Amino acid sequence: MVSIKDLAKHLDISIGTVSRALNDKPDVNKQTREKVLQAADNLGYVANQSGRSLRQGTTNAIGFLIESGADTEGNSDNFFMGVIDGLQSELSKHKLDLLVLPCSTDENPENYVKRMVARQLVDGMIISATHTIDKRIDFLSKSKLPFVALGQSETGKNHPWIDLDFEGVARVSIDRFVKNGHRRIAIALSANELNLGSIFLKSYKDSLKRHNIEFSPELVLQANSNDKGGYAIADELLNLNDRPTAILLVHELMAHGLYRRLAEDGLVVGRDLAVIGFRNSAQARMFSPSLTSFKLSLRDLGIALAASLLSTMPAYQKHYSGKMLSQIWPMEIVDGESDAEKIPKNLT
Amino acid sequence: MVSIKDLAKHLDISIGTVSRALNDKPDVNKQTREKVLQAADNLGYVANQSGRSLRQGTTNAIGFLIESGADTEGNSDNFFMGVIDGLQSELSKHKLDLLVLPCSTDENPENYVKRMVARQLVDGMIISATHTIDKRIDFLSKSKLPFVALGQSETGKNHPWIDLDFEGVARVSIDRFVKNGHRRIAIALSANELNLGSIFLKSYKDSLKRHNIEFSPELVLQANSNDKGGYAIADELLNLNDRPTAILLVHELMAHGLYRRLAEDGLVVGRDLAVIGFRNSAQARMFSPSLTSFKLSLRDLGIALAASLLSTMPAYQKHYSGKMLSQIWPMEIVDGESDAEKIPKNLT
DNA sequence: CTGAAAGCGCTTACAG
DNA sequence: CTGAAAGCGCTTACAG
Repeated sequence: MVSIKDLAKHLDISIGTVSRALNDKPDVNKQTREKVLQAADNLGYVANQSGRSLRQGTTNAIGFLIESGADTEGNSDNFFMGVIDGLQSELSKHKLDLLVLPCSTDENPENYVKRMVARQLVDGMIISATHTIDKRIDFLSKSKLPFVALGQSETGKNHPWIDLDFEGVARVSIDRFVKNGHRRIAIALSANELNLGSIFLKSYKDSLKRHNIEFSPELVLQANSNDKGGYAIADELLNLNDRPTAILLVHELMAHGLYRRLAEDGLVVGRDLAVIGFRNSAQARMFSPSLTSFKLSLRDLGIALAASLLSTMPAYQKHYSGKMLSQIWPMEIVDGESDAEKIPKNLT
Repeated sequence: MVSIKDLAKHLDISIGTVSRALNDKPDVNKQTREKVLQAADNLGYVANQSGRSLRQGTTNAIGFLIESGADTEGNSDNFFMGVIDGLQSELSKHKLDLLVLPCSTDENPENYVKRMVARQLVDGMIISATHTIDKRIDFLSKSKLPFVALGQSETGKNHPWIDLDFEGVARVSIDRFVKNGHRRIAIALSANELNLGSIFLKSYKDSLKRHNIEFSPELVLQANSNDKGGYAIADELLNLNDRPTAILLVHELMAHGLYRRLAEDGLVVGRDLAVIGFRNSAQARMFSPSLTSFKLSLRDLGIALAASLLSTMPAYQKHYSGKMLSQIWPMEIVDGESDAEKIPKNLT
């Protein structure tokens, strides 16, 4: 690996001049700069990041913290690829690289964040899967490392965040159900402590109240955000004495198990039970009858996250207005057949 | 951020001793070590990675190169989460962190690799999505950075790699089709230069020959590995004069569009056209009629990739036999309904 | 416009 | 068992 010393020796100038030429500093002779750039290219020189980081205290990299692990398979993962694409497109404008940091399910997320911060391999972080009480946020706030959260949290309200519009999705869905004649509406939540669950539930309750529908705790079902969870939920739902005629899912993948369980009893989604899923993901688009759900641009979301983060970092904030630090990300309903019929037959 | 200097000053000993204590070096007084560990914990000290890297020439991190971008959404992405989980579980045994390095679709993959290598932020790399001719492999071989490829390539045969058993999948599928009475069998390939395509096609051809079936170029269909691609392929297939009765897909997501296009003509998968997909992914499991496909443990694949990489790295190879540098990863067929009927009706 | 030098935070021979 | 010092590869005031 060729170092700045090698390059300087090869050109017979000092490493200081080489460095200045390479980093576009003023006060470098044009011809000298040309020669340096040329030689760097020839010898394949690229500055060692460790040396640079140590000196500057900056890494030119941004970390994106995600949760990996078996649970996630087929779940939130394809969500991230789109977001990553958007993040990169914004970060690359500033020559920042994106490092995706997967926190294994074996590891405590707070410890993982601590380790990643201590390693000092990124200048800023994007965290995801925020919990209602999220120790990572406390830690990051204390550590002074710039960060933005994908997802809201009750913890530390002074940081930038962007969250999908769970409130709006629940509101629009319930309104739609009610408009189609439903009065007994269930909600399926994730069996975890992610903050989005409480927002979703609150909006559900508020919407019911608006329509003068009494809230029934038995209509709040909880399971994993996947096929199995959906199956379990359908099972539970079918065993209720007074069955709901509609259900709102916090995650579209639940629809799979739900469709399947209903089919086992010869029940048809849309006719016998109205269903609205969450995100109109690639997988959601595969359902038949098609699932009513909500779409968003993952790429734009990634761009917004990057912009939000950069606008808090002194070195970059000049490029950003800094006005939109936190925001609710809108989602647009996509009509499907899963809640098509206005007055569904009762489940029999 | 507390440095080793701070810690040493706080304990009133030299930084050398602190470093030795922290790094489990011999010849440190037991009590001294205790005190250092205690103080490090109290002050939240973790060694700065840049300082350590600069001195040691090692980063204690492994990079996993994947391709991000819009194309990938809902495609190969959920494949990676499982692999990442396995990688981490093996790497964490050696206190190595995993950095996922997403190469944006905007960027030339070779340039990206060069940049990541030059940055010197990882001690080894896992690359994926290998092309038949893959310049990244040449570059990595030259750069002396240890790496392992997920996928075979014609380029540089002396590196370790692990590849899914595309050959076996195609062979088993064709044998199965033939056993069920099919003679006119199509194959759907990806419209890219990934090496897996040529392996898949070769195995398809070889299998046909084994059964004395003549190869028809018109039965080799190409499209993107997604819903749309599958739709296009079905469309093309329906327009053939002498339609095939069976089709083998290189990617299971193609099945979605294929199912959809067939349904438009009132045709039923399994009855009117036998279909075998590729991986029995979470998404593949959602098809109805269920898709015959092949399963594998992504986690175990990740573990094997990590082991393969580490066994080439001097610092870690003592833990590995080094016998299984390269391997074909077996996949097991999962019976579905998509190729159930022995003699399908002809497409009408 | 350029060079010499300091110093970022570590680890590791080398003395003692 | 411990300390003092060198040096990894950079960038950046400071002189000239």
